[in-house]
Amino acid sequence: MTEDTKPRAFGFRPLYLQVRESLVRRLIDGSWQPGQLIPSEMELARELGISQGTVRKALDVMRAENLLISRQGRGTRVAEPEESRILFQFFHLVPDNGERSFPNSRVLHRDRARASKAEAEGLNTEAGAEVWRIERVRTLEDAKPLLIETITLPAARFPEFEALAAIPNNVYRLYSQTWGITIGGASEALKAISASAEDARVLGCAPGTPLLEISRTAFDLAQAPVELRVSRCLTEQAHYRADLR
Amino acid sequence: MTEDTKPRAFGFRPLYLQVRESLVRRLIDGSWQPGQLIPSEMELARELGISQGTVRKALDVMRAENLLISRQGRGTRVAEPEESRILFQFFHLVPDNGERSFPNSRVLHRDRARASKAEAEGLNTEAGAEVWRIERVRTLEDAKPLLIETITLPAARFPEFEALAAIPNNVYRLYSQTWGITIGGASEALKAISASAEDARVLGCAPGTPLLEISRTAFDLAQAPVELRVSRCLTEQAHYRADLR
DNA sequence: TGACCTATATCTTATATAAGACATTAAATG
DNA sequence: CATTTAATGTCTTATATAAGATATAGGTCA
Repeated sequence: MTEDTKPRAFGFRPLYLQVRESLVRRLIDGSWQPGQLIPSEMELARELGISQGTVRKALDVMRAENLLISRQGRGTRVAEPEESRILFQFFHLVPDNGERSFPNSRVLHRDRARASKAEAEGLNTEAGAEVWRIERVRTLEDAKPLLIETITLPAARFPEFEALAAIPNNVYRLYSQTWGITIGGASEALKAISASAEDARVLGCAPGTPLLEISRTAFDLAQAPVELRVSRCLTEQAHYRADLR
Repeated sequence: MTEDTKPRAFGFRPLYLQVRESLVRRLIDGSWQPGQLIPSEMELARELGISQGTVRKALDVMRAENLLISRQGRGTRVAEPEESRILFQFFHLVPDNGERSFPNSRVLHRDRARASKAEAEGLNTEAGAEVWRIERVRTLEDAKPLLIETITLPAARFPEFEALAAIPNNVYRLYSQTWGITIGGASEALKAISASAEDARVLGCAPGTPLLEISRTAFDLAQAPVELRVSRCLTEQAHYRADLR
């Protein structure tokens, strides 16, 4: 047996991880759309020329990454940026007493501008690149303002952004439906700061009130930064919840 | 075929999760100690009367939970509360520029007291139960104070605590080695507050400086609360890092 | 002889494939 | 509309191979 039947090269990763990568590409290039039912494990196995068990292992990883959702007897489908899941995954502010609920939003500004140095660095673009900036106030159930946040988007990746009539509450679903951009993860940096005069006016608190500043960089499925977001939050009746396991 | 050969009762969970639970119990009751090499997958499969693949699936889950560590050819051992892992898992404050490093500690007080109402609630004990309170200051590489924190422990679970000569930097390893208590997870609530006069004195900042307050409840492997910890952190040169995937 | 090296055997986990059992859904049937 | 049946998917078991880690036997050389 002189020939290599198995593709066992040198530093290669296991087959199931290669399969995962190949399947993630289908999500990135949009050939598999959110909500869509993907082929059964047997079909994928036949198509890729591997066993069903290996396909399963790749799907297991993708399920753990919240990219797929399987239900027994029903099939496996591409995860959608669904309200409650997004809420659970990305919105970590919860009222001190009571359940987590859906925040509402009111847009204050929407401007086209040139990226600051920090923004360009965070978005991995050139300094001075065009960006959109959205500033909005968010509230929980009660109408009392909870936070004020600034979202920065690279204009290059969001063409015809100006045509939007309104900016919905759940922008990640908007990114997905309008531009085919799926947010796959994010990195947040939290600091305590003092409310500026402007913050205080919008949030209805005293200037100098301690605020929780959340600086988020959100990434697409290819791990490229897509959105910057700085939120300044009142934490007198709410807190940022992190579970460490 | 009228008899049920398989134990397939009604709302039962999959076999591999039952196996996981049974193995976690060995960690809880101490029959498997941290650092110890556990039986091979084949041995466990024989002992439990199931296949090696199912044992593997249970171990997969436990590895993902940071309870076990496997290395090919070497075996599987119970995870130890090792410095860098604890740091990565539980200590989320990192310098704004630079690598995460090991914080140092200086103990200010160590007192026996009676639990406040909030403490009793958080620790799931009766109000007025005996607790230990440790207050300490932590610094990063530079000697500049980073945070001041208060740790509250239920005296009932930490007998002869008073005999301790010193309190080490890594208390979770202390809990494990001295009382056999393994911290398996924690829940943190973050708020922005103002530095009190006392905080300011210890941290070397102005009174009223915004601080990041981290209120942590740490749980043992049986999901019972074991430790309360409130940290008040300067975030001028550091931030709390959270990665959402 | 004693120290050291090396090839080999053996144990363990990691990866891959295959097949039967069980669960759920949806279509077909009366 | 209720029941049955078929299709699809997941769960569990079984088996085989690959590769890392370690112990051991045997040989070489100072």
